[in-house]
Amino acid sequence: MSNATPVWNVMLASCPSRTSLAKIANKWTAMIVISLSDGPARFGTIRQTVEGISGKVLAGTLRDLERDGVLTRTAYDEMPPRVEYELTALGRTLREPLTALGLWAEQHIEEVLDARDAFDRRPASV
Amino acid sequence: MSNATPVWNVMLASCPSRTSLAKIANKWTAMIVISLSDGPARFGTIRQTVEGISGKVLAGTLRDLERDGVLTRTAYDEMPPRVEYELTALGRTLREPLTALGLWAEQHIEEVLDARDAFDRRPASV
DNA sequence: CTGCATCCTTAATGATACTG
DNA sequence: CAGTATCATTAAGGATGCAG
Repeated sequence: MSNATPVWNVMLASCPSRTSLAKIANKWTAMIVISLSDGPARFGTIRQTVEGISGKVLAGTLRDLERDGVLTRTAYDEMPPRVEYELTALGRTLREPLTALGLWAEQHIEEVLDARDAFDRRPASV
Repeated sequence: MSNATPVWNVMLASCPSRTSLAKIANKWTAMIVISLSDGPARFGTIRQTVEGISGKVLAGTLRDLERDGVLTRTAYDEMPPRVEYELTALGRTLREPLTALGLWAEQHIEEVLDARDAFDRRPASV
């Protein structure tokens, strides 16, 4: 037969799964998914939670994630506008690994800072 | 006393843990850590495994990861040179979440492609 | 409030050449 | 082989203004 499942492999430069990995292995995506872990949230709320993200980047990232089926966008026809974002079933499968990365960064930052310090302190070449 | 543990929070723009998250939530870091999951590997081997990565980017990313204590670099004084990279205990704690991201990309790429297709197919605004 | 469009700045990546 | 240095290119990000 010729309808075998393609072998997706992120290590292959041209494999679509690599592009997909590039999108989820990203700081903004991680923080946005984490911020939606507790339930749906509005654009402005996410923007406040993910401190420092610009409106342009947030809008673009949310759009990409919506396009990839990671979250849904619900716009209510009100004035002023209200838009809510919510993780899909697919997006919820990203919570665990991405939350783990966020926790890793927080829980191991002191080790990292120490390692960085030791690295910068060592002689250039003896 | 004033030696309380600081409250690290990746959501804060100026928190060092955010910079740390930015480094690990990155496609190159993910692929490199995955490629080192089975044990130490040489520069050239990693470069072959992570197809498409340039020597410059690989060298730079490896250096950053070494500096942060995620992996060790061992240069053997031979000719031609031989250098081996290996995950540290700290780096091994990254295997699980980063491998999970790689697997997610491969296992859900069809769902993602379908979602993308549906998104692009929908009417612009009615 | 949301979010797109535009312009501008900076960071990331690529290609190539070269050295221990 | 494993880098580093340089140059050229591209992508990401930030600031602002405006529209629905």
